[in-house]
Amino acid sequence: MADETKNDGERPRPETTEAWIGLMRARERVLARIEADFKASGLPPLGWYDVLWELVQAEGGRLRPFEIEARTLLAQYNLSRLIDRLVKEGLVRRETFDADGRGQWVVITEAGRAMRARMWLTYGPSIEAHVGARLTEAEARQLAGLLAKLR
Amino acid sequence: MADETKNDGERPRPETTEAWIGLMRARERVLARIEADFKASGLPPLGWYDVLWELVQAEGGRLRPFEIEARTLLAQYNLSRLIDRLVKEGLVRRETFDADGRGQWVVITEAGRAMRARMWLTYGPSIEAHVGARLTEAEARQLAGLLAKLR
DNA sequence: AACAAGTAGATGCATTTGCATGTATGTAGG
DNA sequence: CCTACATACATGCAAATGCATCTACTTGTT
Repeated sequence: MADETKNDGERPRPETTEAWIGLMRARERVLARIEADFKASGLPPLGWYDVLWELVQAEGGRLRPFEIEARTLLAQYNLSRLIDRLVKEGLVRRETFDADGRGQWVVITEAGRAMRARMWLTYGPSIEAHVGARLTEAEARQLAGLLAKLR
Repeated sequence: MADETKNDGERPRPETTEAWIGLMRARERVLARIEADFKASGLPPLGWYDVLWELVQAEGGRLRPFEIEARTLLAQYNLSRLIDRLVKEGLVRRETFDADGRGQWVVITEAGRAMRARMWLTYGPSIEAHVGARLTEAEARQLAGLLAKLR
């Protein structure tokens, strides 16, 4: 059943444009605030969190780079070098992946787990302060639902 | 009157976190698609559009850098160099601002106006395709409204 | 086996960003 | 007027990003 209020045409409707602009601006603003909190706490870049988190979630605390890539939407070449930085900081280590000579494991270290936990101490409250405090529970749920449609 | 469903506490509620993650991911995905369209059309970076648009909107087709900064959320040093690039491409020009020796005008050129229009030919349909087509009119309006709360 | 094509990941190079700081001008207080 | 501080914008340098390409390994075909 076609939804008559959708639009497959070429020119965007005003609501659509506003939603898009709003999306860009909102993420920009909130991100700036969260990053400010991170810097104030002397933490590494926010982007590190996502990788560490995916690794913590993963069974055995390890993932293949291409799996991290899919989960985080990072570009392959960016991830490759981000892993370099994480390795240099001792937060993850690379291990050989025997079943495929092209592959490797990225394994989170204890220091990595500790760092993720430490980052969450800032990140969590920051999310709450800059997002949660501005939305009711229902609104947050609704927002998440609408955003999910854009993937 | 306090809204009991809001949360000033430290730990983010799950809905809040989902909304934030969703915000990051959605903008990432949609942006990637739009930028792909831009590249396919041989257009300059998307970020240029915002500056050109603000200038078109502005009276006399000109603004002070700090005004552009406020409207676009660009960092001062980034804007300074973005203007350099636009000047080099002949899309804007700098003019002296007599009332304040520290200031300057950034004026859009005819080529700049033409480029903005040309970019919109891709940008508009791209927004519609990647945002509009996924939301009903009511949803888009709702989304815009919720995002507005995050500023 | 031999080879074409695909996939995982790394890397050289140019561009862009972030950060700190610099320069010039303006403004307010004594 | 002089000094102190604020504002507007630029810039040197290091780090991150995008892009194209490279290497190494794997898989499917003949």
